[in-house]
Amino acid sequence: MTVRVRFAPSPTGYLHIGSARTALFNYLYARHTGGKFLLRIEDTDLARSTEESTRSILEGLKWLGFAPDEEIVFQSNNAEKHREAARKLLAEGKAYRDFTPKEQPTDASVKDAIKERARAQGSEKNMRDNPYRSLSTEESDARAAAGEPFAIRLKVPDVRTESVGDWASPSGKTSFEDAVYGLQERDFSETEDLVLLRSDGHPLYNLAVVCDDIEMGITDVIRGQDHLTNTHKQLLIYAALGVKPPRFAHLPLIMAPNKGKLSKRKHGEVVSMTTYRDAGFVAAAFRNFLALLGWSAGEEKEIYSLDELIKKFSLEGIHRSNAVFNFKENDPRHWTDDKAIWMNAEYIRTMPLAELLPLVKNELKANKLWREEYAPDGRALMTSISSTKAQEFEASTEIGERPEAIAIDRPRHGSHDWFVNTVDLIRARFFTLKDFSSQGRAYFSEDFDLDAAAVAKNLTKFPELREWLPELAARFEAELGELGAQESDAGGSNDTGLPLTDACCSDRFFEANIEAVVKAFAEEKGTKLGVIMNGARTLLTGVAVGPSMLAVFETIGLERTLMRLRSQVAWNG
RNA sequence: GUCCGGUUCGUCUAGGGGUUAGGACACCGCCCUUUCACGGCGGCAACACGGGUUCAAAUCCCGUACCGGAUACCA
Repeated sequence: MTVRVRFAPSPTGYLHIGSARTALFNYLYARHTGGKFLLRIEDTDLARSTEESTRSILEGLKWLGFAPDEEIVFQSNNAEKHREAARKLLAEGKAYRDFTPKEQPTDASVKDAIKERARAQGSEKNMRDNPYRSLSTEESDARAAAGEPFAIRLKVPDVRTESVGDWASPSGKTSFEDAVYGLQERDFSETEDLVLLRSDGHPLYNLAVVCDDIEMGITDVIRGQDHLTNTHKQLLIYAALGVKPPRFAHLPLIMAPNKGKLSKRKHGEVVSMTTYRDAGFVAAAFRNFLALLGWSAGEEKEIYSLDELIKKFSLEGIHRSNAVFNFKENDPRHWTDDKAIWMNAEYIRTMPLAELLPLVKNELKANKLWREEYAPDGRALMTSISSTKAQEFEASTEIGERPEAIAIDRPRHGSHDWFVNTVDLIRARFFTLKDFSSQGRAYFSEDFDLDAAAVAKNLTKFPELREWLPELAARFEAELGELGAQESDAGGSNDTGLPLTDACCSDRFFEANIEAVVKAFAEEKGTKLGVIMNGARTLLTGVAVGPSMLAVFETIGLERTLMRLRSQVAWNG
């Protein structure tokens, strides 16, 4: 039988990290087994469900890349079927009408109130002491006909006083083999006569879930461990309905750093999936992180592509103990789990450029930094001049051996190739996609801020730079400016075989030449190279960190380098 | 209270009778370097506790503690 699993969130908030992982595990299991991954929105609680929330959940799932294989099921659409099922059980004597007036909800936290009451009742509580349980069919019918409101409860067998119904196990307990937690057993006496239908006619969770899972042909239910006791109740409903239950796999929970509950209310944004999307996380990275929270392939490996996850995923690899989602509120450096941040950085600096580029494009677009010239222009979104080649060039040509001022073909500033090279250059120190528009802003715009700390550390500390840097600009202009442009002899191709549409500018403003000029300049001024380099870095990029300055000069380009070196803004603040 | 789970470095985890208890993140140090949050090398750091079983227990059994979940006419 083909596996059919479902992710069934209730739309009472955004998609949070625990649900996201449940969705992931369902998705992986479906793909691993060649089955179907379905989505059902459990919106039977009309008071709490919102459309906004449904939208948010769908958005989160979309971001993570979990598209359902069949149409989305909205549980509320099936209410009539649920009612029918309840009526059927009532007619068969497997359920009964409970005319007890509905309790008014307490003001205090519902959860606490329930806990309190449960504690007060202790172990004395008899789950079968409902007076309406044994009401005669005639009287029950009569009262109902008279318009008296009632809830419908499942008649869980009382093994002490009655023979077990034909729908329930004669052993006096419900039991199932959980794929994660092993054999689970529970005495009937521990399970109350649960309400199937509210007195206002609304079907309740356990009934709705069972009916829908049956209708959707669900073979494996993979859900949070907080449903463990629900499973026993649902088993009873399956039995009453005469349907063979699916297999179950319960997942350990994801806890807050204090090992307490990770709640939307207390922890807010940090548990919301859209937060990560908006914070510049790569979906693949976050998926990878999530997969390792409570699951392991049993090997010393951290980075898994989606295909690898699908291949290696198994329910046996899921843990029984809860995992802590580790983050420090009030610490911007550790605002979310360190490993998630690291994983994201790892993806950003190692993923194929072809996959990263569209993400960077979106980020730049969102910040009005994108220019159409960066687009691939009909060519594959690949580097025609890769950074690797640039490195090879660097490595193979000792500085001393190079001609005084050689010229090489480089992508024209602002072109697609330039964009690719630039992204590849700056991604090494980035953690999120946001960094491309914040720290990396100066590569894409003239309108960028100078980081105050960087200015203090690299500029104001050396007042001479106020004169020197414009002077360096003049030097660049004189030695690497005009001359090269005339020597251009851009050929028809480079050695990737692709037409050299962009790499036309063989001016001489590139690393080896720049280095010679800057070194000579520093020597002449009798200062350390670093003083010049870091001053220039701050003026050129606005920040104190980044790639090799030689590469930065070249990437920023001669024109903008001159402009920025001559800028006095840093000194006027 | 009752029922059900769980417990290996700070965190995610590997290991499930014999291991110097492994990896990753974080943290710290050193190196590289024109800066650095890149990279390289190294360090710190764990089997909850008590009993048993066994030649041998982190690993199996029992108990205790602690943590979590459930206990609703919520999902």
